Amino acid sequence: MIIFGGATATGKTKAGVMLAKIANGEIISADSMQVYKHMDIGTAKVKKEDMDGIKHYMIDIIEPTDSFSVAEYQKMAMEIINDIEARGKTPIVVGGTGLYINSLIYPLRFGETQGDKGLRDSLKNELQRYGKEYLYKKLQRIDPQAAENIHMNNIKRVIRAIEVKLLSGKSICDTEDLCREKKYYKMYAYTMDRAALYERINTRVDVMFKNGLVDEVERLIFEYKVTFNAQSMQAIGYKEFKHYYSGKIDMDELIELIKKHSRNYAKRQYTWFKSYNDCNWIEKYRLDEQKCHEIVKDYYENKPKLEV
RNA sequence: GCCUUGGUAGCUCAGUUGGUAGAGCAGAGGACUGAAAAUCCUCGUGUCGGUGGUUCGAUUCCGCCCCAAGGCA
Repeated sequence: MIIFGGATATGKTKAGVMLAKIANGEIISADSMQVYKHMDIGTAKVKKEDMDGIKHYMIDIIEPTDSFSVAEYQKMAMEIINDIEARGKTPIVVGGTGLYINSLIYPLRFGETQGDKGLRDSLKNELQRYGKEYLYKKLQRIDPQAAENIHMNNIKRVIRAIEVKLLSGKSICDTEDLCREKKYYKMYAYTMDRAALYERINTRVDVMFKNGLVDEVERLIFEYKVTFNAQSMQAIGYKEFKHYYSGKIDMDELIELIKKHSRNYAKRQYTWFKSYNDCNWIEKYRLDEQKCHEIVKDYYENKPKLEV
């Protein structure tokens, strides 16, 4: 597959479509929030008319009241990718959720220990009652190797590590060795000047509000009965409304907060993509048809001939 | 014109009973294996408004000046 990543507001969507047209490809989104229906404006989802006839997958696949996980993503997306290849087309993965991309690059890594809501809740309970030191000590006791790799304050990861150990008997670290198989891919990502990116993000958020973000959020809450506890409502551009509705912040502060969170997020995405040694960085506005042809050519020239 | 309260890191503010200062946010870097747009880690020298004085030593005390907010005329 060809992977096109990068930070938000960097122009991945357009790039993906351009690439897909030249590569005779279809697009698989790698975005943890665009999977949700009815969340279009705030997640900057591709519009029908911008798809330009290119098929897009992994968008609008679940209700905003549902929860979702990387493992499910991996399973569904891998099937789609294999199908696209079987039909002689080029799978093009476009998105900014690094973990989701990882799940495609290291195909075996997910799939053993499911998340267990009851266990998580009871661990959270212990956290509330006895504090994070207690939870962390518990992890140290049952899985010292994991404890070494996870910071005590990183509660979500501490809980997951305990969960994996308790449910499977294995360390969350063990899975790493099982999963060395790599799928063939070429990765690209946009870079651009940080200050310029932040400017783009700011104006994009303004545009979202002009395009009716407020209405979209209200529809989610009143029509689709989504609460702020929902996983989908962790999304930037949505979760901040909680503070607006409770009166803690006004509209201007809401907008500024969303901009800030988006900027912070973009920075984290950069960190993630920088950690891929095989990521090819493309200067923003440097991707044209010529370059797309080069990418596709390079992809097929290096692709292993023997595919199972 | 007088009185009061402020002027400390890009922003909001702590603090120093006189020994040149520290949090949050921003910003930068990093981690990440079934919640990931989540979660977490690391990084703080700035004429402490200006200027004179007291002092071994002042951002801290005193005088004057400048700026801001409020009050009284």
